[in-house]
Amino acid sequence: MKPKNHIFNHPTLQTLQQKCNNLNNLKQIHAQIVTTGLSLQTYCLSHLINISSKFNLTYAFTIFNHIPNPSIFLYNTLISSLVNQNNENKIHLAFSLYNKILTHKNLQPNSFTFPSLFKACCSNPSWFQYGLLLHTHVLKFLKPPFDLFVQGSLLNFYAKYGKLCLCRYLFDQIDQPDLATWNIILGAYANSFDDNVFPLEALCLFCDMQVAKVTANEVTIVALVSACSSLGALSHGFWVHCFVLRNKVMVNRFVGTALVDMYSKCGCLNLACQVFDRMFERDRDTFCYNAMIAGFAIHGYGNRAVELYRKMKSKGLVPDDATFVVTMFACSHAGLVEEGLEIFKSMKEVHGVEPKLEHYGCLIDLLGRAGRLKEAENWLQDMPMKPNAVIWRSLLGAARLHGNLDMGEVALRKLIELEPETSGNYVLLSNMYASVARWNDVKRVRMLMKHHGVNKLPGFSLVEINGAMHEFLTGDKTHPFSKEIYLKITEINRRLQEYGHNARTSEVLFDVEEEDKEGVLSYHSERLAIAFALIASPSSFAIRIIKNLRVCGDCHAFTKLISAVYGRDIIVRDRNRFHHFKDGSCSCLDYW
DNA sequence: ATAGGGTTAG
Repeated sequence: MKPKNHIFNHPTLQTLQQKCNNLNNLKQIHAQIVTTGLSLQTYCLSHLINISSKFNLTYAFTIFNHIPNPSIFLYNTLISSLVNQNNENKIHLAFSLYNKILTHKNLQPNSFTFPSLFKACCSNPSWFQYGLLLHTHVLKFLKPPFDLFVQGSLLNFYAKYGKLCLCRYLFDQIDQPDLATWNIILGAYANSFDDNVFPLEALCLFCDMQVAKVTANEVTIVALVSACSSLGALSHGFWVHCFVLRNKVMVNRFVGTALVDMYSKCGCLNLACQVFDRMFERDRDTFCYNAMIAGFAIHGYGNRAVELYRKMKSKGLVPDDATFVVTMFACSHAGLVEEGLEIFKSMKEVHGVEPKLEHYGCLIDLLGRAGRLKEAENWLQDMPMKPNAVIWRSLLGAARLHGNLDMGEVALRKLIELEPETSGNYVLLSNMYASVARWNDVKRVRMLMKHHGVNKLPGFSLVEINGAMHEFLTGDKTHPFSKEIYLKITEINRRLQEYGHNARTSEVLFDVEEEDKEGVLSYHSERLAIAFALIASPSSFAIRIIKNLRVCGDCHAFTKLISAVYGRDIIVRDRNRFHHFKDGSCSCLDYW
């Protein structure tokens, strides 16, 4: 039998390789490899490139460049270590290596090549186009079924750029998603803040995950907790916290920070503090302190926020952009003007951090709220970048608060320039005129609104939906806190208006084709349509959903369940067919 | 034999 020329079979190399962490060691190993003739072997060099790329990339490249025909393994090794350096130039290099693979006549990218490249595409929007291109290459070079790493990195790529429907479509095609894949899709839904329905879907998906018997880990929990946080769903968040305790999930820095954030945003400062205090000291990093300081800030405890900010610095933690934002936010809402000013000045003088737009925003808000309007205006004029709408709005707010009409008018003019369609801007000024009984001016502002074609949308409040709602959305009948679930009614109103909700006949026309802007359909559109309809017209007899295209996935089970739980008839028109759901069963009628 | 995807704050 032929002896294997395995690097681990070579005693000297083995020992050297294990403790190799500097250039000298590396050179020794390299020399050994050359003298023993092992340098003709891809396997051995791959190891060497892998080791050296971790602390000396130049050396790794030198080795690589001396290899006459590097194998795809070597390319993959180098590409992944370049991507993991997290640096624009390195990513450029990674893509040029990828180009070399493509132009090489004997090489083809494989399933190990794509995951790191998709990861690279997430780091900067300018790489988005490359990601799309890579997707076409996946289809060109790989044979389905694609492996979970490729699919996962693809999902993550689309999720990062907000292509949620597409993401779901791809997810639904994955045969047996593993833990990381579930975590990607959960995280994608949990972090879609522009639509409250998506975090809710994350909770639904978690149930599907449990049905699939995939065991949750810390990453899963973080996604769930942040979903609850953006929903304002305290009881669900608490349930997740209980899940953590019951299932012995680690409260690591990520989980801890997510819990602190969730409890803060859901109005439970007490619990936020408890979680924070019980975390391991080593886990309390800058992120974690930021979340806790933000918690104090939201609840109006300016002094406690500043105190914690000082404590954080005394622990040797380095404040970042967000630290300054949340601490100054706390100061401005608690009237701690001097403290806030001091922190702003210390950014540059003590921490060597150049204030960004949002920091100027905090500063102007701080001074404005305290009535120091002239100073606020001066800062606004002197700031090194162009003030955005947020800053002008905070000046407008301050002007209104302190009755400075002239400044309010200036700010409004700027605001209308920047965002002519936001009704709130007009309303602020109109209210300001109204407060000093300048009714002609009030009229003028209203006319201006009309002129710009702006309508005031109705205000919103939180709606409580009962436990059954939760139950059929999540399939979780054992949920101890299924009494309440919150959704913003604005969103529902907006959609209902868009889709022609008719209060008298209690029908909801929900055009699925319109809903999926990606051109890919997923069944959650229909689930959501039904949920909207129920929330919006709790006493209606029937719900009618109209779909123009076939929907992927099985909605029927879900719809049957709703018809049973709510005792309602649901009629779904699917192109040329009617589905009639009643008492948990479905009958289908062709309608021509 | 060697290379690959997922987690936190405003």
